Amino acid sequence: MPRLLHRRFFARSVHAVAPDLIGATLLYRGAGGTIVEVEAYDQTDPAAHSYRGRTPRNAVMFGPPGHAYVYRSYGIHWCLNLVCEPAGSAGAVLIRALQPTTGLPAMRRRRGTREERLLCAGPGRLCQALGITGDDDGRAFEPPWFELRARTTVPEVAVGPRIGISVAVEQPWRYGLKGSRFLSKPFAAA
DNA sequence: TGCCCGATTAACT
DNA sequence: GTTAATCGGGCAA
Repeated sequence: MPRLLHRRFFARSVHAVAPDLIGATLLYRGAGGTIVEVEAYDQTDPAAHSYRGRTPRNAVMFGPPGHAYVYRSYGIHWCLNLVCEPAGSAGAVLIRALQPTTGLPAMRRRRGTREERLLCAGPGRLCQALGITGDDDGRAFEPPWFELRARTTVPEVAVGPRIGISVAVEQPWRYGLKGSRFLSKPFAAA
């Protein structure tokens, strides 16, 4: 069984952690899969929620690394982030897509679809499939709620601009498993 | 207090 | 390709 990722893994720059998460396994209460898409946000980034300083919503981003920052998007969806870097630097990695491997029936039930490709393809879908909500904001990325296991081989990682933002759009801080069919959107061909 | 808009998704045309 | 759904955060007044 691959080792659990621990504090030392999270306590680095989001730009180091984000690509290293591709291929890792994320489980939440017995459901989840392989991480195939993430995006990095650091405090100096105008697209980051932490950019304008600490507020009640983003407070977890300013706390210790290795915790979940969960926020509501468009008043409808939940999005899951992993807080990184030394405490106070307010960086986080948005988990955007998984290749489902575990707990498929529960995920299908929560999503209301049998289509495996779309179960966890996108930050909102992923949280719906796993049952992640605002209650998980601030929760540690470790058992019993979360389980994050290291990858056992180094995958080919694709890089490109982030999705759905209106500032800093040129920064290539989206990372994905090259060729995966479980991405929220394909990466441009190299 | 009021207004605008978003780290999205699904259902349209 | 376009748009509604839906609501809290952030900023102007």
